Amino acid sequence: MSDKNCGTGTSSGSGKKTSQRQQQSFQKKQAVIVKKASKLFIKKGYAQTSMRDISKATGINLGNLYYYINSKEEILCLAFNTYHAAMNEALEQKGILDIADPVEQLKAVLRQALENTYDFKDDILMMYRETRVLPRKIMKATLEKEGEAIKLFEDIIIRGNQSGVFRVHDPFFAANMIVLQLSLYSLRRWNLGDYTREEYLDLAEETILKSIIPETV
Amino acid sequence: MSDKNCGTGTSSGSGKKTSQRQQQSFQKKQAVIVKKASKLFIKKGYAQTSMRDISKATGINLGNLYYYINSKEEILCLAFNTYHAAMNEALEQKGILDIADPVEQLKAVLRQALENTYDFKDDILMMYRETRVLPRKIMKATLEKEGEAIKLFEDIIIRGNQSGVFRVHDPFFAANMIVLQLSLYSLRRWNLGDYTREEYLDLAEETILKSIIPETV
DNA sequence: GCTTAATGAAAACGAACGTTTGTATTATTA
DNA sequence: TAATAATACAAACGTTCGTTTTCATTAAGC
Repeated sequence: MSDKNCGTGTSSGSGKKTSQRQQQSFQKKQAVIVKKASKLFIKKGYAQTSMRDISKATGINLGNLYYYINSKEEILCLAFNTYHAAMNEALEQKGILDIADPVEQLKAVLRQALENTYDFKDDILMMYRETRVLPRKIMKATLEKEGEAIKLFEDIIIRGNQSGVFRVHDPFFAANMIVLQLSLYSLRRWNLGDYTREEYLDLAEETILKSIIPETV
Repeated sequence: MSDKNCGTGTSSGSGKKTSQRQQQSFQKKQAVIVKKASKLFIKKGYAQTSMRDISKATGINLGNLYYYINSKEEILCLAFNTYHAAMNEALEQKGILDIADPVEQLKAVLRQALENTYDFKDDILMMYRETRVLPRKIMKATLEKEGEAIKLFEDIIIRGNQSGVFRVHDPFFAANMIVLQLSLYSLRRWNLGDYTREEYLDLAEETILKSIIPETV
């Protein structure tokens, strides 16, 4: 399941006779590898992180690493799935996608997105930096996921325009801008470190909302 | 001059006895190397671009490349100087830094910055991606240059606040947001390709201004 | 004409890389 | 307990990397 969008084939561990307990422990170990490797990718960059680094960080023997993953690239792919999965799950679970009123929905989506982008700041920065490394196919899939997030905002803005509460010239453009703005903390943490999480969330929410609903704030 | 902030020592070509013509041709060739290498860095990434690639692209023999530059890293450093230099030159030459009225100055700086970020979209994207590769010292210097751009906007907003024409809660935060927004086209070109240059510039200017001067637009 | 700079081609360097292999060890199952 | 599958490990593979070196040639400056 975890390599549905990654890698080229099944890893050695997903043979037929494996019990459920074994599969679980296999996936758990794979997740550990991805998590630890992600931290290294974030700190040093993908190209500057060697499989030997990952071996040391996980405590798993270099050769044995390849029992759990097919390639270094696959680790990056698996790492890329973390963020959007968490975001979509949060939106669904909280029923934010079903809010009818455009203003309320915009505020709810925005708040959730800001919280997620803040908490995944490192992963997002890594995604900005390392997208190019992904194989073409997976890169496209990743950009498409981002495109869905943009479309979500675009649709809300269009609905707000229709009901007369927004007056945004170009909803598509505005949506693109918002999704970029969501990455503020990822891309400017070196300059924004003095704000607390809550300070940042409030300020960002206010700033972004003001460009869509100027009169309300 | 060109390696004032890069590399560790003087290259072979900048010895004492070299004539002015020789120095000029030396620097010209160095600039060609940096330019061609930049294109490769943009297309394939720094780590994925080998010195042999650069040799092929420039037509300069691999060993001979090291006559003009000290290291691969130095090429990246020199490439990083392109953008901010162009921006500062434009601001000075057009006298934008001397505009007294905050609204007029904001508009002028914004327009100039938008034009520059559009024209240097590839270089900026590369900077986002490859900053980490730079040696610590030069990375700091680069972030400081970005910090100056932020401060420029911050000061304008503060002046606008004082004269009562803006009402921005946190000028520092707003300035950071603006400078991020300037990178929209660099970071979202894959989604914004359908806009012409002028369409993009107008839309971006309007969107950014609206968050600072909501009532005017 | 002598010296020095510039250009070119080729080979070599040691280091580091991702990945594979063969073999050992441990756990599970029948 | 014997057989089988899952996991672990060390060593090695072949390649590529940034960089240096060597040698030969042409152009320019005093």
